[in-house]
Amino acid sequence: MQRKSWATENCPMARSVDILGDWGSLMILRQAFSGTTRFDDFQKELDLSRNLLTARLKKLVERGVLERRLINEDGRRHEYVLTEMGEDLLTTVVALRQWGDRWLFKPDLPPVTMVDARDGREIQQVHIHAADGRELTRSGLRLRPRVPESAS
Amino acid sequence: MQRKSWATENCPMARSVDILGDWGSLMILRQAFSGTTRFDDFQKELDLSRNLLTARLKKLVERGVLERRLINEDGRRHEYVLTEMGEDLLTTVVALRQWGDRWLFKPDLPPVTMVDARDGREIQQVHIHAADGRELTRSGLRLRPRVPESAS
DNA sequence: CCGTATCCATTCCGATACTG
DNA sequence: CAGTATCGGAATGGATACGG
Repeated sequence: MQRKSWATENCPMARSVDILGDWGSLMILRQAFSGTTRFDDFQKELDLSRNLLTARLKKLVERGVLERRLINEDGRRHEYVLTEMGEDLLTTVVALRQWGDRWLFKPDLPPVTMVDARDGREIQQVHIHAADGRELTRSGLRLRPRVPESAS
Repeated sequence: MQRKSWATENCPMARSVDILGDWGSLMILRQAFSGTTRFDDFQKELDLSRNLLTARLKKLVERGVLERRLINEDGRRHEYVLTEMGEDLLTTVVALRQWGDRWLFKPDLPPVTMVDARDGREIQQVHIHAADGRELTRSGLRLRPRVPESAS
């Protein structure tokens, strides 16, 4: 166990990173979101060793992000599909993608854009919203502990 | 070089993960967003080895996410502050946090909530928006290559 | 098509000790 | 306070070969 105890401690970020922080996991998710479901397809598209892919898929299934389903009764075909929990990672994946687009490809153009399926226009940035719908930036955010130490 | 070539290839996700995917990097970012700037503060709050912290901070500075600044002229005090590029990771960090809250702490309560600084109410989920402001889910998204193979 | 098993070089990372 | 240097055990991950 290299990773420190806080890996699974009382922090949502830490727990999330513990699941997705493995090298390759997010790539698998990206592929899953673009429709890949089969082991060999993941393997070819991502060009990672079968070993690693096995481990990553297993972990993602164990943690509930992907579901492994049997396709063919007589065959041994399986497919890996996003669970509801997995689908819910869309905002994270898109946010990361967008950040990469903006800062890592500047001034290049990213190879792929994400568009609205309805009108074909590029999607806007992922935003954080207040309860009243107002858009928030960092200064508009505040952390509040669940259990105040004094009487805050 | 363990990581495959696609680490720095033509994919924004891959490039992003290459910067943030190191174990601990996102934790450092989280701390940075909550106001930590000093080496020893990071070290105590995250409880990771000075070695690792040095490496992570260096990498984040090199990649342009953090900036290292001298505080005191005669002393050797430094501070690490988020660059604009780093600040722009807020949505990603929040999205990841929220996902952890929703799926990894259920039915527990997360230890900390994020609230609107103005009215103290909890923030809403991070959303993806279309050009017309409409909220999008996975089915409403489509990937479009920059270089169409045929004539799209 | 979908993995598993074994091997082995490389890397990671905490512990510890040491500088300015 | 803010690192750097060195060490050693543990984990990583690709290559390869094998099985259902």
